[in-house]
Amino acid sequence: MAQAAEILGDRWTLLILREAFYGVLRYADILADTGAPRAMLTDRLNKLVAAGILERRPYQEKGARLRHAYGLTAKGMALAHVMMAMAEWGEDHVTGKEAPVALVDHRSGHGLRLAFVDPEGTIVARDHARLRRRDASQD
Amino acid sequence: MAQAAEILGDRWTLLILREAFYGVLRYADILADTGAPRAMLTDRLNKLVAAGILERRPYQEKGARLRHAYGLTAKGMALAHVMMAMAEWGEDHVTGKEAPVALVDHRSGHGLRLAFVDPEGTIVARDHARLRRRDASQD
DNA sequence: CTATCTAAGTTCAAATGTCAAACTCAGATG
DNA sequence: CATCTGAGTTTGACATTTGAACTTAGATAG
Repeated sequence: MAQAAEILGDRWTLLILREAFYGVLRYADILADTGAPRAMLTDRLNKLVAAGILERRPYQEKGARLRHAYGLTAKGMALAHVMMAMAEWGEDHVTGKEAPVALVDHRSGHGLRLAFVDPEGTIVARDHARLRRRDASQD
Repeated sequence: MAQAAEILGDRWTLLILREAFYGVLRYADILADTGAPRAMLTDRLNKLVAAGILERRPYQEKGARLRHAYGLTAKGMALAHVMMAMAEWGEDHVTGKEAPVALVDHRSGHGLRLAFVDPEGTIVARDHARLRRRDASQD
């Protein structure tokens, strides 16, 4: 967790990642949506690229020069659970209202939520979960 | 997510919450484990209390004066998914090694992981998940 | 009663990080 | 050649963070 905290423990970084998950990939768009100062955005994008979470993807529009978009790598995609967990917590415990987008199963169209599951695929209520030491003789 | 980012988007805050989930509740212990400067720790603990995530619990040990411990409120407990998601991501994509503690079902003892589930309780693979606008006419 | 110990803060000056606004740069277009 | 535009850089004022030293209030020792 400490490593994750090191990387994710920053307001702008989290907002940039939210944009990335929303599919907003261009500097100017992220700038407008997050309201981050330009220098911050540049710095955080570079750090996210260095961390292997985003990657620079060249693209070119008709009559414009070559540009870069910032897309999620596999490592970045793997943050979906973190983003979803934060979004659910924000909805349930801070704003009380729904976010403008929801996560759905692309085949059934059903809304999705996060849950703890055991190795057999059974869902376990959050309050049945306990921390246990891995080397664990006793608690 | 923006509200969650506002509160959680801070390195020390995340480390303090990790401690809280590990059951480390005292100023001096959190100080030692996180390595935070004292002023930071005081400030962040106050902010977490103000945000309703932690609460001050008075306690007294034999032959010592009354003290406070910082315990998770229900709102704080609800961050379990966020913490678990970050821990899993850190393990799987940053350190590559297991954290010293794991989450288990307190009755079966089985290790737990996070997963997306649909309203029927079926587990859905992460790459089947898609974002959809809530008002959604089309994508 | 005075001295000492400890947990939990406060205070401080120096180092670092953040901000908004102005500036740069390079290719497209007129 | 002049202008536009997206993506940065630079700048200098301002705020936050840091580690070390200081404070405070009860407990206990002499």
